[in-house]
This record gives sequence, C-alpha cells and structure tokens, in this order.
Amino acid sequence: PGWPERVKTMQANWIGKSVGVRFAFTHDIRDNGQLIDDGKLWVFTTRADTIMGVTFCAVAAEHPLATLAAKSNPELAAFIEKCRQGSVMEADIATMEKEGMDTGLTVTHPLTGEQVPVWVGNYVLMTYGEGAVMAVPAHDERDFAFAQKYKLPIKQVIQHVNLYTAESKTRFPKSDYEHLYFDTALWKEWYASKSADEVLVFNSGKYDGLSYEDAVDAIAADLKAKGLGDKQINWRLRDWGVSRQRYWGCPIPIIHCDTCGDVPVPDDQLPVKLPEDCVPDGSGNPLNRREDFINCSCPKCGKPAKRETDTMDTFVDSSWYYARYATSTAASGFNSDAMVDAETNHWMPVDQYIGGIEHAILHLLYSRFWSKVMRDLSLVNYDEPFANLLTQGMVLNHIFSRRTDKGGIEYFAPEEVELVHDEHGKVTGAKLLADGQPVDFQGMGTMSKSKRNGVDPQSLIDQYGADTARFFMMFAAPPEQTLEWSDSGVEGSHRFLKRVWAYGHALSGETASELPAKLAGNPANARREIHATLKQANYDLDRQQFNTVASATMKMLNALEKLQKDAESHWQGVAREGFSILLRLLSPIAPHITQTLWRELGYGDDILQAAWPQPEESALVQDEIELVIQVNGKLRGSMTVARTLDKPAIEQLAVTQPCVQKYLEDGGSVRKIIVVPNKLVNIVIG
RNA sequence: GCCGGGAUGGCGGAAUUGGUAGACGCAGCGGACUCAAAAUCCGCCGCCGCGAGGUGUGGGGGUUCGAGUCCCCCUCCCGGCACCA
Repeated sequence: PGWPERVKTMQANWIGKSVGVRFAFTHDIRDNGQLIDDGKLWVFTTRADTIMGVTFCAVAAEHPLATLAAKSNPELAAFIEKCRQGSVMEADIATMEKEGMDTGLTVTHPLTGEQVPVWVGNYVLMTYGEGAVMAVPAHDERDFAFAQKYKLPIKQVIQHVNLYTAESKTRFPKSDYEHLYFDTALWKEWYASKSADEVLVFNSGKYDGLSYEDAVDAIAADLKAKGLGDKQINWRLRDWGVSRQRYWGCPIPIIHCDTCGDVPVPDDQLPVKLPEDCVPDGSGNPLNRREDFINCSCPKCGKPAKRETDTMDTFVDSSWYYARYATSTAASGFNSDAMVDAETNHWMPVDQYIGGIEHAILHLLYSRFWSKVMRDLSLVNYDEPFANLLTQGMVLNHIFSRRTDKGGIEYFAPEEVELVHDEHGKVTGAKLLADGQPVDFQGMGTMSKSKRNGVDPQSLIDQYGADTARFFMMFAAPPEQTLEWSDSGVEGSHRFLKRVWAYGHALSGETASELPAKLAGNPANARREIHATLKQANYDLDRQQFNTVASATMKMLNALEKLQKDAESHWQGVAREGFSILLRLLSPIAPHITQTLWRELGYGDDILQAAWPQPEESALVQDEIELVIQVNGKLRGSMTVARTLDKPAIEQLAVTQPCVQKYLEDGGSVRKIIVVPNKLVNIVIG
C-alpha cells in the first residue's frame, strides 16, 4: 500500500502471471524404442481460441524432440549448437532475427487429428512454459513473420466481426473495406485481437462464432475431456540461480570431496572467509587460482578436498540485511547464533525504505521473496519487508572533459571550471579556471569518481552549514525525479536563511498587542497571504511534495517583508503570528536556525514540541474578489466584485465590461456565459 | 523488441477535480548605496512586435465554452530486462 503505483506495476509485469491453456499434441516418436515424454508434446498458450489455426509447432533448441532429430541431421545439430551459444539476455532475444529449422518430425493435433510439423525456433525459451509452442501464423505477429520467412501455411481462424455473416459481406464489399479482410501477405493489428467487439472465432467447426473467452472455455473443456490439457496459470518469473563466478560475493560453504561428494562446511568452521589480497583482473573468478583458498580437507573423511569457489549473488545478501540489523540488541550486540531472533519481529517491517528507481524490480522483488521464505520457515512473523517505499530519482551532473594530446580523455571537477553564458544568460560553454581555455561540457551523467562529477554534501555543509544544505536539497526538486545537479541555487537558499535570521532579530525587539477581530488593508492582505500559503503547504506536506513547502516558507517571508509598519496597523501582531507560522513550517527543513529563533523570540523552549500550525479560515475571507474575464475561452481582462455577488449579477456586469463590448461591436451576440465561482467568467460570443 | 517513467522560459521547477500557464528560486539586465568592489536593497525578465496585438507547455489530430491536464497517433530522452549492484 505504501508503495508507488509504478513500482507495483513493474513487479506485477515481472512476475508475469498469465492465464492460458496447457495441452498436448500426441505422437509416437521414439528414441531407441523409448517413447519420448510418453508420446506428448506439451505446449502452453494464452490463445487457445486460435487452436484450429495451428500450422506448425516450434520447440526450443534444448527440447528432447530437437535433440533426437539432431542425432540424424547434422545441419540441425549445427543450428541447435548455434542457438545455444546465443545470448540469454531478454533484450537480445527480442531483437534478434527469428530463425528456425524443420526437424522433419510431426505430431498429431489433439482436436483435428491433423499432422503438424515440428520446428526448432531460436526464439522459444526452454525455461518458460513447456519449452514448446503451438504456432498460429494467422493470429500471432511473430508466427506470421516466421511463416512468411519459411513459406509455412497460414490458416485464418478469427474473422472481423463486421464480416461475420454472408449478409454482412455484401454490406462491407472487399473493394471498400479492404482493412477488414484477411490477407496472408500483410499483417494487420486486428488479426491478434481478443476483443469480442472486433473479432469472433471462424473457420473452426463447432467453435465458430464464439468470443475469445467462450472459445477458450469450450476448447479447454474439450481438451480436458480427452485428457490432453486444461486451463493453467503460467508465470514469467524464472528460477533464481544464486551462484556467481565472481570474487566479491558471499562464499558458498560447500566442500567437494572425491569420496563423499558435496559436503557442507560444519558450523564450527563458519564463516568461510575470502582471501583479502585477491585482485580481480577481469579474466574469470580469481578465487580459482588461489590454491590456499581452494585446498582443504573433507569434514567427513578428512581426505584432501576442494573448496567451492563460486560465490553468492550479492542480491542474496541485500535481500535480508535489514532483518539482520533488526536483530542486534543494545545489550548483546549482534546475535551470532542465529540468522535472526525475536527482536526482528519487533523492529520489522522497515517503516520507510528509500532507494533508487533502478531497484524497482530486482532488489525489491528479491527482498519480498526472501521475506516470504523466512516467514514460511517461521523465522519471522511479517510477510512484507518494507511498509513504505520512496524511489529516488538519480542525480546527474555535468561531465567536464578535454581530449589530451595522447588521445585520452581528461576529466575536470565542477569547481575547476567556470561556465560561459551568452547575453540572455544561456550557458554556451565552459572553460577551465586554470588556463582559461574551453572544455567540453555537453555530457551529463550519473555522478562517478572516474568522471570527477560527484558532489559531496559535506562540502556544502562546510561552506554554508547544514540548514542551507538541507533546505537546498529539499527545494531543488521532488525526490522521485531525476535531478540534474547544479549548485548555483545553493546561494539563493543561503540568502533566504540569512534573511529569515535577520528578520527574526529585527522582530525580537518589537512587542505586539492582541490582533483586533477584523483587520483591513495591508496587514489583512499579508495575513491572508500567510494563511493561504500555509493551507497550500499543509496540503503539499500531506502528499509529500516538499519542494513546494520550502517555497511556501519563502513566500511567507516575502509577505512579511512587505508589511507596512504603520503605528496603528497592528503590524507587529501580524508579524509575530506570521513569523511563528513560518518558523514551524520551516523547522523540519532547517531545524537549527528555526529552533534558535523560536527561543530567542520567546515563542517557547522547544519548537519540536510546538503545535503544527493550521490556517485560520477567517483570515482567508475577502470582501472583494477579482474575477477573470474570458471571451471565447481567451483571457481578455478582469473585474473586481463583491464576494457575495450572485451569478446573474456577475453575468450582467461582465457583459458591460469594455473588454467584452469590444467584441460585441463587431456584430456578434452573447451565446452563453459560464461562471466559475470565485475564479472566472467566460463569455461565448458567436 | 518488451515493461516502466518523462518532455513546461536561459536553468531547477510550480499549476488540488479541465478554469488567469510559468508560483518559488537560480542565472541575466537596469538602478540605489560605495572612492571602488563585495554584500545588501529596489525594479525588469516566455517568445515575436515600437505598439495594438499575436503566439506559446516535444510534434500532429480530436473532445470541450475552455486542454500543460482528458482521448487517439507519432518523435525523442531516461530506468529495467534476470552475471553491474
């Protein structure tokens, strides 16, 4: 619930729940007389409604049928080998050329009894579903392209709704309604539609005329009756291989013994420690070359044995480190006998988790998964690790660089460089302070040591103080957003806090009398501005938009500084009230200066104990309001009216305004008047 | 390719349910103070135009009295795609 919607959708897509039908094509294909997979080629499909349009099957390179066919077909064996060497990266699979090869084998269609050829396809994944798919070229874009490439038959089994009956075909003659007709040469979007408003099953015997849902139900039922299939839920989620051939992961505590096999490292020999003087050189796992690490003796039989050198995926550790933090206690320190103890249930789940958006799927999904496993093992009693999640945007900064004589690239830190502006203030380039010569500044990227574009918040704190650093970071941008760093705004934040300080000290000498029931003029305006700004700021706090809360405090100071200091205007009362609101609103953003001023002005001892300010409705009311006047939706002027003026009177008054009359003179007449209370009047002239 | 997010002045960003686009700040320009500079204070500041006015929220279309906001199509940028973490 406390998670951003977009992270939840990304995870849902990643888990990839998919409802469909699992069914089998039958066959009598044998390897050395042994029937393969009991004579069944299982496939999974979300489009069982198109089952009568199957013209071939495609299996993964690792599928048993492919392996068998390759035994007697060297060309196919070579193709399978090529597929195996291809990337398993999803991005590569999606963009690579779809290729395939006929196995020469056929299987029997479970409903029609027809013989269907079996192909090997490089786009079929052994790890998803059954490692085999039915192919319906007429109604799947990928199968369509594949069938065209290899000249395989295309059989239409879905018809556009408008063409469904013979009668409607005369109403939609092909010459005029080309787009509604199926054409084996050209893919059209509706071929793959599931919508009953667009398409119905066709050319499929008893299933003709059914919608997607009805056809899937009917076909699943018939397959079930034959014992050849049923509805099934499939997941995109794959198994998690946790071992890595890398040095820096957590060691896997296993010892390989020639006699005893894989033996776990006994408890009293844990933890297995990695050598600390290992230098990765990019050529595989450096642990494999460390005889001192690898050689050990078998805990069971004592003979010489080899230690496992694979380490665990770092996601393993990051999936539950927080639970371990919650296991430490002040009295005993970290519990060294158990993974977690009862303390964990007290502290977990994490109230507020903060991390970059790049973790939206992997780390956050693994952590949730891991928590649920620990819950199932009764190690913990919660099932979600993070109650609320804030996904930060990345912070980018300019990359200043220059080509060196030797052809390399030299990077410069922001403080070594000065920006060059044109007469409008637009940045046109940058030059190095040391020699005044230009440097390239086009690049923008995440902060990194090698590119020297990082900014250490400590340097801001050293120069301006913690309050300014905090204020600036809150003010710059909403946290979820990608931020292009610029420290030019820091000065402004610092200036603002200095003004707050100066204003507070000027005010500390003033004494205030009680505010009268009704203010007028300048002090009333200032007070309204402050309370209206407060109302908005409280709303923004609620929805966690802190940059506008920071700007609200600036607006309040602007209003206070405009207060006229007339003797009889009660300005001191308005100022003291307004400044107390400002301080409290600012206190979470700039805690130190606000606490000091709070005390010095005698508002109280501790600003953290003070009640959060609430706007006073009576301060917000105005006797007169300004209404914007639009003609045909375009801004043409404004008028000031009494707050209580009713709608007919507003309409009447608006029409008489010169800015409206101007448009009536040309002969138009008023067609309609729209009044938005307290905002505007729109006069439609036609 | 698929999934998710985004595009508003010179810059960072505001705009609650469709209702005055550009709040607040930065940079820039002009002025005051100063021998001078810094600091501070006052004013100007989307674009085109002397002006009236026109135009403007990535591009094209639509709905509406009225669109940054809603609908359709497109472009570009960023994140993720399971061995970077």
